[in-house]
Amino acid sequence: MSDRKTTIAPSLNASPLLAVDMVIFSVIGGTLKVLLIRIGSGPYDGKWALPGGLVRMDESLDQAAERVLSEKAGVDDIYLEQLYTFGGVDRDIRGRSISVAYFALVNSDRCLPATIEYYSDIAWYDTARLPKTAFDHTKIVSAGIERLRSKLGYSNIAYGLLPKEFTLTELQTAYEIILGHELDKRNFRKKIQDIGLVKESGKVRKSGQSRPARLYSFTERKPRMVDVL
Amino acid sequence: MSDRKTTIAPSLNASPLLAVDMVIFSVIGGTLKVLLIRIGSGPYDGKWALPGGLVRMDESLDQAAERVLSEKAGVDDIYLEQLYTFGGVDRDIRGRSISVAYFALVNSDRCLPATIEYYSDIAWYDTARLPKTAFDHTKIVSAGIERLRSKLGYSNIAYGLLPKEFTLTELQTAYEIILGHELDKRNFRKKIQDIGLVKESGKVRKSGQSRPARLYSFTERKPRMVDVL
DNA sequence: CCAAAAGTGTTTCCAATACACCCATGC
DNA sequence: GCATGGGTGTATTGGAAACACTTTTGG
Repeated sequence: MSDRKTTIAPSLNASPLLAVDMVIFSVIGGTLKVLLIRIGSGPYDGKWALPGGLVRMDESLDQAAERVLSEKAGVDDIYLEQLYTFGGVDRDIRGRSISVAYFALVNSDRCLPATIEYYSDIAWYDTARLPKTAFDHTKIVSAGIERLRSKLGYSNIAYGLLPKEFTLTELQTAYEIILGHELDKRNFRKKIQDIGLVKESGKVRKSGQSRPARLYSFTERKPRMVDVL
Repeated sequence: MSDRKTTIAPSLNASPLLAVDMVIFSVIGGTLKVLLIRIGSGPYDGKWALPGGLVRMDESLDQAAERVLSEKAGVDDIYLEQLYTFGGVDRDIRGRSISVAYFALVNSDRCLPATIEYYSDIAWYDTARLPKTAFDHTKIVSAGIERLRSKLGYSNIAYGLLPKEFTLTELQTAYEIILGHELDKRNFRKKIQDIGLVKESGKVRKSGQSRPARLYSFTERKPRMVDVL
């Protein structure tokens, strides 16, 4: 979907166009952000949309998602999972199309500043203040937020949002921002450590005029089901 | 997918074929069963597959799912939700195709005996002993079972599997069959009633030489999130 | 009175919650 | 010595789990 250039010319035994759209989240500056691109032509000119693209005949859906992620957002090797498939008849006024939405998480570290500067029309938007989007992309983002919130509670996917090393306060803050409410510091740290989600790196980080914080890393950087909250 | 007759003739700006496939579950005779149809021609002749069909240009995915459910399985107005979209390159040797899998539940009551007799090549299969299936349908069924198991625990979708009125033992048995392990009778009944999942109908059912069982019905027959287990 | 399935309460235990103070550092 | 954020332990509570006997009916 989004800013593809292809025109739609249905053949006789027509099949809807098939696209992947990426909902890429990151926690930046104290809010949950999603990456949007501005469409540069056509009936949706000027509207914002999720990075997306048509699925090619020789690539799987997952491969298409990875390619689009790389081409449009400039990131590789990040957390990625299929979210939901949107197939309403009127979602694109240019013609029938289906969008397989994917859900991705990016480290607050490398939050693609390079890419952001290269395209003038790509930006991180606070999920609480989205601009007018093309298609049904606002709905897709909502589905992504819902998935993110619920998966935080029973999986270790938070590793996708944090850099290799981080403080427990940073981890807790990420949880709070996404869930939208505060958590008890002592209970949070106890639980996180009890279930072995993270391990100490041995290092510390000094930050201004306060006690240095211990740095941790995730014990496992592969998707895993765990009772976190 | 499955037994569609269409031949595949890719046009220039080709898009993969788009189908919906239905994973229809029912609890029958003490096991969890899934509805399969035998393919009658082509390279998959004789193999079993999920009921499915191509998505038309003028219907949404959900509408396509309902239509296929009605046409191929002869059921309407049953529990239905999107499951996952399968888009591997080699899933159909006849050509590129994408399948949006849907998940449906049928009352053990009206488990479509009419339909079953009309087509000689449609049957309920025990999910523990599936035949060789065409495409990646075995994988799709597995995804369905996983979804069913997890949703039983935090939603009221069990209403989709039971008739209007049922005994608590029947409800518990359905849970046990799907989960694959036994549950404690007292705890189960306590929980089910505490959370208000069911209400008494006032009637009882006599069954042989034992005490009659009270009949219950679901308080709500719409999908709802509840902590059941 | 026997067989067969329905129905019912209490105790135990663990995990979630609530809660307040000391620690290390920079200025 | 004070301001800043880091770090820790305990008591309470509520829900999950374990567990065995009585009731109603038909034959």
